[in-house]
Amino acid sequence: MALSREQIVDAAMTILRSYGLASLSMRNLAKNLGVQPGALYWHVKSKQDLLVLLADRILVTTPAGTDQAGRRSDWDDARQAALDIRTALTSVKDGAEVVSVAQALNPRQLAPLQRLRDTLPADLTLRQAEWGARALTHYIFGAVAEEQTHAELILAGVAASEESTAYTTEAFVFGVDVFLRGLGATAPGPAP
Amino acid sequence: MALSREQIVDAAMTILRSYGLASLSMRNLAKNLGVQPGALYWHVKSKQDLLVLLADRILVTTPAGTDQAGRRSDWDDARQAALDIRTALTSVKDGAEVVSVAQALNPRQLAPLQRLRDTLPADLTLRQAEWGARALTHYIFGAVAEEQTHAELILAGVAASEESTAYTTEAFVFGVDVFLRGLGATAPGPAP
DNA sequence: CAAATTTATTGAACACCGTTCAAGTATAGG
DNA sequence: CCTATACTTGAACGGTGTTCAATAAATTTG
Repeated sequence: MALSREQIVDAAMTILRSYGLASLSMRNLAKNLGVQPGALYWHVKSKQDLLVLLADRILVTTPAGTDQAGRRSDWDDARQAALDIRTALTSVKDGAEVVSVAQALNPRQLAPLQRLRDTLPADLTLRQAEWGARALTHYIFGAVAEEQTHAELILAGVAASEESTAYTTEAFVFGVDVFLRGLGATAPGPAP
Repeated sequence: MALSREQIVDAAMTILRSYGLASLSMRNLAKNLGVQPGALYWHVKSKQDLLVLLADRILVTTPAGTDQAGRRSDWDDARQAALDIRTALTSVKDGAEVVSVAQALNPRQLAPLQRLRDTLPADLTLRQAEWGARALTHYIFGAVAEEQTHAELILAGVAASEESTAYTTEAFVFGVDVFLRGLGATAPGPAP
């Protein structure tokens, strides 16, 4: 059967899950598909292109807007969105880095990030909600990327494990809560 | 005269400032020093090693602990520390990315980040200060990296410029303020 | 001063990487 | 069957970080 974009993304996802971003070369990917590297470029414009597709896949596992029947649950919804994004990122090795790179190179709006922004505005300016969502996004990506890199360094025996994963989750939600609390105490206009 | 580590870092810094991280290859660096690539490896363990040295250099331009004579100025000090770090990062092309990578691969405490943490504890738990500083660091790196990548994409004619740099500064301090405000409203123990 | 030793550099190679492209091979439509 | 489109190969281009024997320069020692 002929190769397809879906197949390529599937195989790339498998490599990512098993061996991480460092092992995801076009050559290795081609080998896994029993195909010459050049063949990939008929289905995919570039590796960056592929990374964007992977980023979508990774974030798609996030539960979409779960706000049912007008029930707009204030800040908890944003909190949950942040946790969902983290879960999605953590489900794939180097997930945070892949999404970060894709986001940086192709700065279009990824769906779950939009949701994050949409959960925010209670009494916030549009600009505040925008900036707030962006800031929170930066925190999430940075925190999860550090988690994952750290975990891989431990696996490689380079670093020692100090804190359990339970603590890293606690640290993560601490950061989210700090941020949301700060956003909640935002008066229109610069604070003192 | 014989080559030295300092010389290498200097030349690397020059390349970084002028052309960015993508142009900073060991081969190009060697060419700039009128030397064969292998020669670099007598003075520097690896490229990662070099990046760590560069990260130090970049952050060193930050004004060190300016707290004079016991005057411990609450949150403004942390705010200023964040702005100083941003200034340092912005002074070099891809500065945020270089520091991020160095920090991820060699997760020792970079001086200005320690300062950031030290400015925080007013009535915070040690763990809260630690986590808070880390979270704020993630935000700073993410935000500045996006600024810089975006700026380069515009320079390359790939993206259009929408907001002025004044706005990006405003957005940055907005994020910092949100975060510090949230940290200020932190009661000892998990929030509701 | 000369010999031995340490320090520093070269030149070449190794094993990769993303990407392109002419030339082929399938696969379908008329 | 034949042509036109869809796909794949094989090979190359121009890079990358890194290693290492051999060699040159500088420094210490006899």
